[in-house]
Amino acid sequence: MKIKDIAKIADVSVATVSRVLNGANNVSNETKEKVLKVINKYDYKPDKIATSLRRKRTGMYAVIFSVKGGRVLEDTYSTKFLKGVLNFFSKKGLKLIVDIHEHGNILEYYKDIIKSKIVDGFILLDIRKNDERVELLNKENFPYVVIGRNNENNFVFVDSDNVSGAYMAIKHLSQIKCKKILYISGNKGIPVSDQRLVGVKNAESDLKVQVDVQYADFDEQKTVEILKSILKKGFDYDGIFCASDLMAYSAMKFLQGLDIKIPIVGYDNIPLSEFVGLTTVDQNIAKIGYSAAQAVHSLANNEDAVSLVVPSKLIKRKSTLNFNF
DNA sequence: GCTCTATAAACGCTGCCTGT
DNA sequence: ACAGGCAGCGTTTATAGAGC
Repeated sequence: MKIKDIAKIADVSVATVSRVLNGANNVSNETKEKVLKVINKYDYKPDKIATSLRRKRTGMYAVIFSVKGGRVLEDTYSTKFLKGVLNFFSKKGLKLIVDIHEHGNILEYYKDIIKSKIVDGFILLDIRKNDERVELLNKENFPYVVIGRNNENNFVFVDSDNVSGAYMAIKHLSQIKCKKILYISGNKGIPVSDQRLVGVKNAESDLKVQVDVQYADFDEQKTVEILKSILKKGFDYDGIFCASDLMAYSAMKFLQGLDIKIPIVGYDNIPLSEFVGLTTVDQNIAKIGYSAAQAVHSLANNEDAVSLVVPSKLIKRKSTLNFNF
């Protein structure tokens, strides 16, 4: 069953059926009803391939995860994010391609997708400084939205407010009378870490607390190693802030094993943090995903899209309660 | 007859143009 | 304002024609 058949049965032109299908306003209610009746009777669905051919758009978008030795799609950050993205796309009848780039040249991989036109746009994850994907997509004038920011920001982005998120964490520790705080950061030099460090530093000077920074690359084992080496020299911190919940959890377990009681704040609000009672910063990942999907869809349809910073929220739990020294 | 190349038609749909 | 006609989207497949 195709549009031509519907037109014939409904006794209208093919163009009229197309107008009805696409909700054009220049069709009389009478004609619209007549056409819809036939469409419903035969359960007609427009051919997506033909529509794409004509519109030069597929209604599909892509999110590409990269494998860089770490975990991919095994964390709740990814699933919460994808849920937000899909929430928007499914509402609009659009489709999402989720892929993992593992081998070969990343630019060739993106070029291939751009040239073959299988998607209308990208949502970029793990943005780097001077990211080569950005350069390529700008050159090709291909629609995309970035999750996060970098040193250039010559693109539309949706980012979590890492600066205020980190600030809130330190502020909370300061409010429970911590004076000397250990901040265990993620990878040095990547945008997320830079932004959180800004928040930490702002809080440090505003709130008159001391914060020492160590880098553990978002790695649980490295977090423990750092604690071990500090303990050797004498541990005099009265609060710990970690750049992820997993890091915070491993720090918590390790110090508990040594019978050291100290307030700890994590980041991300993964389900584990609720389970173990970890105070943490919630980034509202689902909203970030939803907004990014909305923005890339606008761009693909030649509409404007504005960048957005989504506020974070501190979730207080028992890892920082009852510590009023 | 066979192989190779050039051209046309086909796929289903939508947007522009035209007519009432 | 409403509705019909038709080009054209990009690629594959069919057909015609040329050369051997």
